Amino acid sequence: MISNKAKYALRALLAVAAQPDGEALTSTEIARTHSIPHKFLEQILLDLKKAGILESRRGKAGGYVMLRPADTISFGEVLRIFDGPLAPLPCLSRVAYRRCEDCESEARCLIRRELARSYDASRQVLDSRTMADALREGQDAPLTAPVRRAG
Amino acid sequence: MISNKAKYALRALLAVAAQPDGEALTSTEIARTHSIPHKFLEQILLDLKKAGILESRRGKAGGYVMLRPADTISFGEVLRIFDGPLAPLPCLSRVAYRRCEDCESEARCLIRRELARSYDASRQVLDSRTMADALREGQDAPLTAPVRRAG
DNA sequence: CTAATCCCTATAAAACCGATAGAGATAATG
DNA sequence: CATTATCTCTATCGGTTTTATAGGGATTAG
Repeated sequence: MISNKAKYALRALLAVAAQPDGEALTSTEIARTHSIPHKFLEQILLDLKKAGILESRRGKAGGYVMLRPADTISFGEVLRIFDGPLAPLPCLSRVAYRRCEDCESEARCLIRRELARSYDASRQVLDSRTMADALREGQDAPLTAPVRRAG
Repeated sequence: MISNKAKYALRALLAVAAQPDGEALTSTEIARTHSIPHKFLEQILLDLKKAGILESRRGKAGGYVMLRPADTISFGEVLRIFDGPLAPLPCLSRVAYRRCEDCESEARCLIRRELARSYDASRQVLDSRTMADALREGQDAPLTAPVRRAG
């Protein structure tokens, strides 16, 4: 399960990305429309700014805008910021590799070998699908009927 | 990341499954050969027994043996026992479905839609690969060289 | 009877999660 | 300049989860 924090972050990010042109969106507005605790959201937006994903304008008429285009920000990147490595084992993470202290041989570890298969599969999705992809698909999807993809 | 508990459980389970015939393996022996805290391991083995995966024999010359054959026990099943649902969102779990309290429409939730893709990919691996698969592949793998698959 | 084993429950330190709080910095507006 | 709306930063806090450790009780072989 992903954390609430990560879920809030994705919601907020999609909201900012969906904004027309370079119009800023305030934390208050996001919190209100998406049912996110305001002060908690502020921390999250700050993290997204520190990560170089959002840009902020202070003072009255301030708010948040995208710093990088939405089609360069993957779900995987956002999840890593808030929930840490996506890998099921530390020894499978490329970004945050750590050896399992009690492991004798990574090459012979059966658990590592199997979990690597699963990780490969999910990572390929999470690191390739972007905020822009999600928004685009959201537009031409049915509004009330259950989701149904071509094919 | 999976928990230590789940990792220990998988190690222990693979050890018991690798045992010849119906020979029992004691918790003490597993703890020693796999560097798992003994009393912690006892709790884990008990959970595996309650889950109907292992069978135990008490008293002197006791130990643990498989209750179900190794090719019927998937990695997904074990991970669910110790770490809970594999789904990234409660609303994506089939076994433990829960609605996101603050979600307006599951069908229109962009986060849900994207995470479902990732979850589908990893679940297919975790629920199909069994302890027996892992052991079988472990046998014909190279002993010292890095892992390398055909193709 | 003894020793080895599984079985069960209680306890606890540390980390993590999900916020809440308050004050400071900045900028637009009149 | 004063006001107000916003972002910025740090601290705190209650609850839960994780990762064990501890101590004994039940069972069985020999």
